Amino acid sequence: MFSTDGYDVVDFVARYQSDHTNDVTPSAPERPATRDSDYSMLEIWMPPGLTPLELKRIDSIICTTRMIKRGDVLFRANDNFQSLYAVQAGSFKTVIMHRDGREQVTGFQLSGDALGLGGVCTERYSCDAVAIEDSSVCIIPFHLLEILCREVKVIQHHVHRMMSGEIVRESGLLMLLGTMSAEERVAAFLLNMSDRLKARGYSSTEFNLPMTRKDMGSYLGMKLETVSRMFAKLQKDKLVDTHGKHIRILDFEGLRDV
Amino acid sequence: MFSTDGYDVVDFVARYQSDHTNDVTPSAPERPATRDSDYSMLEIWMPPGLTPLELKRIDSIICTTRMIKRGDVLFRANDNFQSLYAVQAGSFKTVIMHRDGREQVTGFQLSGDALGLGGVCTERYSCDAVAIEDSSVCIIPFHLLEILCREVKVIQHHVHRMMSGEIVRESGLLMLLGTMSAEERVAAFLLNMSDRLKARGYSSTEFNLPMTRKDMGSYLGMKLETVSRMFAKLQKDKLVDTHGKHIRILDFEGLRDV
DNA sequence: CGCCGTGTTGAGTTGTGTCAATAACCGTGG
DNA sequence: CCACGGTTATTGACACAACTCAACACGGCG
Repeated sequence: MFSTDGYDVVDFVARYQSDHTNDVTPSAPERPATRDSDYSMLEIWMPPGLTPLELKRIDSIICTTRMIKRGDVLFRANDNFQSLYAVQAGSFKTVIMHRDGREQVTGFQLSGDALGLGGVCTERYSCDAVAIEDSSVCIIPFHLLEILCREVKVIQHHVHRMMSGEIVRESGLLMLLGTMSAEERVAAFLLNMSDRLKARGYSSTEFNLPMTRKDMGSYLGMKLETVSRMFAKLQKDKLVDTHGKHIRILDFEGLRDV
Repeated sequence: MFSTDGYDVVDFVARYQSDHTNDVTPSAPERPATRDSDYSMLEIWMPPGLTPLELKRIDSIICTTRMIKRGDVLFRANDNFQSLYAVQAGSFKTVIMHRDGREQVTGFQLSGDALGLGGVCTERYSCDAVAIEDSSVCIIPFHLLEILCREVKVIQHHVHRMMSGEIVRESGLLMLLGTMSAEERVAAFLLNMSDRLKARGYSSTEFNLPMTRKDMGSYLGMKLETVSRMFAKLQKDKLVDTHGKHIRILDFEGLRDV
């Protein structure tokens, strides 16, 4: 449970890149700064095996890239929903706020992950999306994506799988919050981050977490002091080695069995 | 937070029934037993304002109705995903199980709610769906629904909103599990059930909960004894009146402010 | 009627929160 | 480059909400 990355868009990147490396070479060396037409984002967002024509269609709706500095907000809960976003570089957290001010982090999005899926339902974003490091996203106007989905079956199915994947990811989190101890949650979180970073080409054993203890705590349903204590405990048990945000996993099996 | 019913399909029922009462009278009095062609399920599942032709198209893919007895399983996690289900009558719980046997109830589905959305992502259902009373569902083969979505824009958008609504519903639950006390959770749960039952034409102040204390506890991330104690507390504070599964809400404002 | 699943209540335990002091880290500007 | 201030992280002592275990009560059904 919770080890899932939902429907992992990045699987597609890897498969796409190995299968089609030379299909998608840029057609021209110079392009406008806000417009990256070398299909780099398509590889992240779209399924493999698309025809060049389909690729061009998709490319035509991904209009702009946007840079977001650490701490800045991409969208806020209740903002008018127009577009989905795909993280190009950096990372985000999504946060929902209760009327009394309590906050819950509902996810951390790394490169290739989608942002804004909750906005489709009411035409308003359902959470805040905040960059936790300097980041860039590409913007996918949703009404254009819907048109495309009616025309290209594989894209339609891809979008359905992304939304479904988000549902599955969240139910894994429900299990985590509903049934697991603080130590188990932190262990599961580290394994999950390890998997996701590995899928993005980083080391699965040694990495830097982009978020603070407070954000981790909010995500995992505990106070930041408890997160800190659990890291200390895992370290004492020789399962991980931590120095602030830097993590080294020493014993995957041990972590799974916590 | 959590007061949401996600993207409430039932809103459509109400609007549809008031706006189109006479548009959808059955064309023939006699029909096969497993096949309910009087469009009753369409009213639950589909948006209003469809043309008669569109209605007929949808009707043609909703092939069968299935009865499920209390305690019986509609589908299990990891079963092959073929179809979505819409609850026609009765109610269900969805449950995910950790490898060590711990269970988490991730939702309760009442009439009009969808089941199986998490299965799209991996082609396998992501949870068990268990009837908590004698129930019936109608079966929507997903590949046919996808075809229809490519042809009929409003249906496509409706499906997108349902999936997005499920994402939003779950993030509300994350907030509940991550930040709220046992008493707050139970109060929020009662208000949520009240809203949903009201939308289905029942009293919002007095109703029967179909699930056990154990299931409520699992859903709310606490033990059944704690649920029971919280009911006792809310009763002592004159916010509700409970006798087992029968609930009477005495003070909505008070419950919201818990 | 008696049984079994379900719900309630009590007493004692414990995991996590709270509050607080200190340490490490990071970005900024001198 | 280092000094500085603010943010972030660690650690300790204590409190309390929720859990555990256990006894008992209720209620629907055979």
